[in-house]
Amino acid sequence: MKKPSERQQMILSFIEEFIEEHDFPPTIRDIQYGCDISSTSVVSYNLDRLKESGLLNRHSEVSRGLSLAGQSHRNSSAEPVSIDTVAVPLLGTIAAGSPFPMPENDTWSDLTGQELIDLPQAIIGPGTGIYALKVRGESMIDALISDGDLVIMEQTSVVRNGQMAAVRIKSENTTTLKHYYSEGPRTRLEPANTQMEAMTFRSDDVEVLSKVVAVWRYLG
Amino acid sequence: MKKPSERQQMILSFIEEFIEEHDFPPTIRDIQYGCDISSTSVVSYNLDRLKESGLLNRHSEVSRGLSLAGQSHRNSSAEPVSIDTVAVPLLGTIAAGSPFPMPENDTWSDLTGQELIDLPQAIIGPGTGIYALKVRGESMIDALISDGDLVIMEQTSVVRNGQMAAVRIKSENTTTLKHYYSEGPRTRLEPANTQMEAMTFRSDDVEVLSKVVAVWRYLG
DNA sequence: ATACTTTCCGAACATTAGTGCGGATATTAT
DNA sequence: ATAATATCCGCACTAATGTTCGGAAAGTAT
Repeated sequence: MKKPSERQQMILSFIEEFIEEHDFPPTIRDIQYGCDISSTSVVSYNLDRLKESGLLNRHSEVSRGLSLAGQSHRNSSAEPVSIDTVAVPLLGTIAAGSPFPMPENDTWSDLTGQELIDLPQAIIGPGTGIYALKVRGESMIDALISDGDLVIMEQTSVVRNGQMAAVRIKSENTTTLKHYYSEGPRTRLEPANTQMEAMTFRSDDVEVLSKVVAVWRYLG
Repeated sequence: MKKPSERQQMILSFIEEFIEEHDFPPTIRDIQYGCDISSTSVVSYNLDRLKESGLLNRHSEVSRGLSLAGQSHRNSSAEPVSIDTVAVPLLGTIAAGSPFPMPENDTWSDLTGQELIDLPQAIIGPGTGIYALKVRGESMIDALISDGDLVIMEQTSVVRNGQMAAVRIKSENTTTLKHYYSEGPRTRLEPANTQMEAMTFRSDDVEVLSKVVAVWRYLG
């Protein structure tokens, strides 16, 4: 069995990620565009090679009739170690204009059933009231957070100067993620992106909802 | 949310078994014959009902564009006690103008002694040749990456369109992180920050060093 | 019963998506 | 170089597959 060519490896990983994202396999044309291949026949040709190599199952005349054969090539470079992890509930999404998702104060425990995300204790830190949000849209772009990012939040009403927090401007009824600077009667909110400008508000017009503990952006 | 009808339940379980057996979803006609339904339109109708109930994901005008909504995770019976993690070596820092750090090809093994970072296997994915870099300075600001961020890289020389990668412009001898789009003889490099403008280069002037797998920003 | 909603039927229709083929380019072996 | 093989390219063709629509049946509420 020959080693698959570079293009074939790219196709293979494209299929893998496509399935991961969509839960169904790609079409030949999906692969064509995704891997920047000039013709469907080239894709078909390489799929046949991959099938010969036993790396792929292909059913002819069946749309999306692909599945990965070498299913379990687990971790190859490192030994799996078990470490302490915390299960963080994914509470929802942030999007422009939408109310900011927060854990209900009545029952923090009924989060069971929500989707959970395992994160290593070490990188989360010791905080409590941790939850995660998925970002939708580019509304947080000035906080260097883009569509699809996962934001790890910690519920709190006080933050130190300079920390990034979800703050609500009462008078405008808007919520965004900004760096927070309390300056006596005024509060300055500064985007993470230094190319954007800061704004100041009356301190009693600003309400801190949660602080940002971490941002995770998975691109694959 | 109403309870699905008998026929809808049958369709749902058929889809489940079909995927179990084939690793890809059925067509409307597969369902039609499998559930002994007289018309494709009836299947389509009930699929819409199931989608409304939130039990099924359906993508219109996509063949086999079905997936079960209920199960978010593959493994159904595993206990979430300990998770697999990989130790990722922290190879160095990225800064403006500095040569891009890469693992030495001679000895991948002498990374011992380097600082290691434990990351969950699940969020890293199955890739090999993974390493991490710490960002210094704001040189990557247009890729939505700021000072102190941890960038998880995977060594590769080929990336697909749309992926973020570390690319080197040979003629300028510079290296940056950009979204990569191959367009035949030209290659377009697009910042993650949509407020910045894309640039195009001759394809043979662009060398792909690594692709960005993930970005981790810890703020605490 | 009457009206209203849900579900079903069939059959044509429109896209989507896999295949085939002649010939051009690479790549490798002799 | 020459030949042999592996890949790639467009493009047309066709099978696979989702959609639409008028109308019939079945089920529910008034």
